[in-house]
Amino acid sequence: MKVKLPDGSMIEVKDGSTPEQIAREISESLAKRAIGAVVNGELWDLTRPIDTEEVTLKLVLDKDEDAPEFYRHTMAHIMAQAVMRIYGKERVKLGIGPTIEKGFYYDFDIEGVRLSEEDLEKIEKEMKKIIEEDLKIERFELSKEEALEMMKEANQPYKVELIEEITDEKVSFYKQGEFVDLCKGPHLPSTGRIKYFKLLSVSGAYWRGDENRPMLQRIYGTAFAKKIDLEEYLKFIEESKRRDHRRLGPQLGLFTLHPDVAPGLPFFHPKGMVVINELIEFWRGLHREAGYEEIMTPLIMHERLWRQSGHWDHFKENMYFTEKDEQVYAVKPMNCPGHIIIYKSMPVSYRDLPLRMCELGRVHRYERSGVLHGLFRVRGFTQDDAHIFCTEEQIEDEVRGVAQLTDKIYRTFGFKYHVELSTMPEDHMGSEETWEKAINALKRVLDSMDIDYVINEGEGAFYGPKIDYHIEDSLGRPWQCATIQLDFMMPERFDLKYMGPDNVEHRPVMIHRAIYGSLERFLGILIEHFAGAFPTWLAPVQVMIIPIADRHNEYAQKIKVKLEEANLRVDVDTRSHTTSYKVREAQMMKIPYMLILGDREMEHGTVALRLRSGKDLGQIKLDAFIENVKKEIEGRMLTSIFETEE
RNA sequence: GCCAGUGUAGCUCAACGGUAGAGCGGCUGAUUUGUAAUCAGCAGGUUGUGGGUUCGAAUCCCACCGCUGGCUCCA
Repeated sequence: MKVKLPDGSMIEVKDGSTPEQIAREISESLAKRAIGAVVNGELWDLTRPIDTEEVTLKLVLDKDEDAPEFYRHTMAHIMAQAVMRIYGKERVKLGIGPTIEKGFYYDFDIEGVRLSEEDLEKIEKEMKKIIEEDLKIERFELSKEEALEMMKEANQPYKVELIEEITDEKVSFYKQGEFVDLCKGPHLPSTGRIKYFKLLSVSGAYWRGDENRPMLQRIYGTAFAKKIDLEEYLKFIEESKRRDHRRLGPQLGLFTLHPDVAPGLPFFHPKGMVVINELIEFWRGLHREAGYEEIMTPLIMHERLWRQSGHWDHFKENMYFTEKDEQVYAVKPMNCPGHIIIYKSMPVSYRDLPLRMCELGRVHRYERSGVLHGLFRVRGFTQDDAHIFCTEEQIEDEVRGVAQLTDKIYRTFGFKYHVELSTMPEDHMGSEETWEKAINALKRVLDSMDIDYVINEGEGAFYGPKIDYHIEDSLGRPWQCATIQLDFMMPERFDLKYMGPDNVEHRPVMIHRAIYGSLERFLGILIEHFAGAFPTWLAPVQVMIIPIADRHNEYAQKIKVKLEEANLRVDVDTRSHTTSYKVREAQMMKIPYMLILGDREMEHGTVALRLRSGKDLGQIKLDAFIENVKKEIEGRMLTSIFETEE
């Protein structure tokens, strides 16, 4: 057989060779280092014979992109084997054990056993043993009937169910020592080829994600080829915990949660409101510039509006209701119907379009208690919502405008982002032609702006295609925030019209869009993104004045007044504590600037500047300080202006 | 909602069948301090709620409530 290698060269090997044998043809060391292969684009075990005449082959080494698929898959099997050894083959029924983005998991049904985190240690120990045993991993195939029989024999009902659903004639199995599992692979050649792993958590998970099926016990773990990568990942988990907004938020005096009186509804404290108001001010300025007009619509509106909008049929489960005068009112879960009411309350000419209405709309949606999570998943939140009513021809320009606005906003926070475009779903409204046109318009916008995007085929809303923005925070975690959705349905349902130049009524198109998404959630993301150390323009307290002794308090007050006149947010710490103590407190509150005032400063009429980073810049003139900080704030700079100066 | 874990002072945690404790924070006083914790004293709790077992329950059992992780990633 002929084998084409990644460098383009061809070699001839015996028919039915394995990747390992082929590798040996090239070099012995390569054969030793390889952990798997990609054969004609398919992940392939190192020891699995290739039965095609002509193949392209790429060997997979530790550091390759495809490597985790091999060693994490194997790790899942090692874990399953360990669990079976510990709890007994008869009691353990296996679910599935796939690899996931940063690791792997396996679902088990263990008769009479409830796993807890403490059991993980025990399982890890057994896994280490299995790795030491360096068991050979062998692949074999059975016919469906044979496979079914074997799994029935082994009393593995979940596997039986899986096999029944497989359409192929043959089913593959992997065997390592006494452990055999239905699996499509790929796997390492032996259990000794991967060492660095850690089991992370146990949790419940429904069989096949269906809440009507039995709940299995899932163990999550992770594995890496290199020790340092594992350590780094564990550090990442630690760092994520350290930045958790649910801890930082109350600590920094931003917000608190009170699930006993208002589950899923955060309380914002003065400092939190400062940040939110800065976000709003920034947002308002940009929207005014971009030709939006701000509106405000009621929080509760009559049932009949929601019936007309379709929410009654499609969203009722998530809505809150209230009744008075024998009339049912709904707390709004979305802002669009309110905006439509405003649109309909006036005659609209084509000259008025595009009409851009924005609202910081407070919406409420019932979420199941189990999914609530800090500020990320709440029951009441403020959307930076807007609806653009325009003609079909204007769609492209309007979407471009939103994309530019989004870019400007995300850039300010230092977020990288990627974009996804969702196209027509099976169940949709409107003609395919209209969809086609709309999707092409969206594509043209993204292309013209040089924005890369992935297409989610058939993932659009039933009323129109959409663009979703996923931002990436400082730890590389993705968050879906902005969304731009074209809507052909609502204008139809509400019979929206505008008068065209031809003196005939036409139907406008609606664009729903939000950029922060929700202010609450965005604040949560920012807290974690900055680890609570907001850039100065957002910082609740921008400057902390620290007089060294009581005799400096008066001078401190004078400085404070000057800073306030310059519109800075300032606090003075006049408590009877040591300077170190007060510095420490300011540091823990992540206040960008500390001005330390003692005899020397009073004498020279200066301030001693300490940065949040710990840098002590010594005495500087107050005016110079104010001027620079103001420049930093106006520019909404991400790092301190004093950090950049040498 | 479901599964598992968990709930002790404002916060972080100890006590694990025999009188509920520490550090931080708070308050009071002393100290007047030069860049991440000065010292002393005081206050603070129906151990999430309700029931049960027991001579005795924070501790064991049951129910409820809250919180945390997960319930999308398909052999």
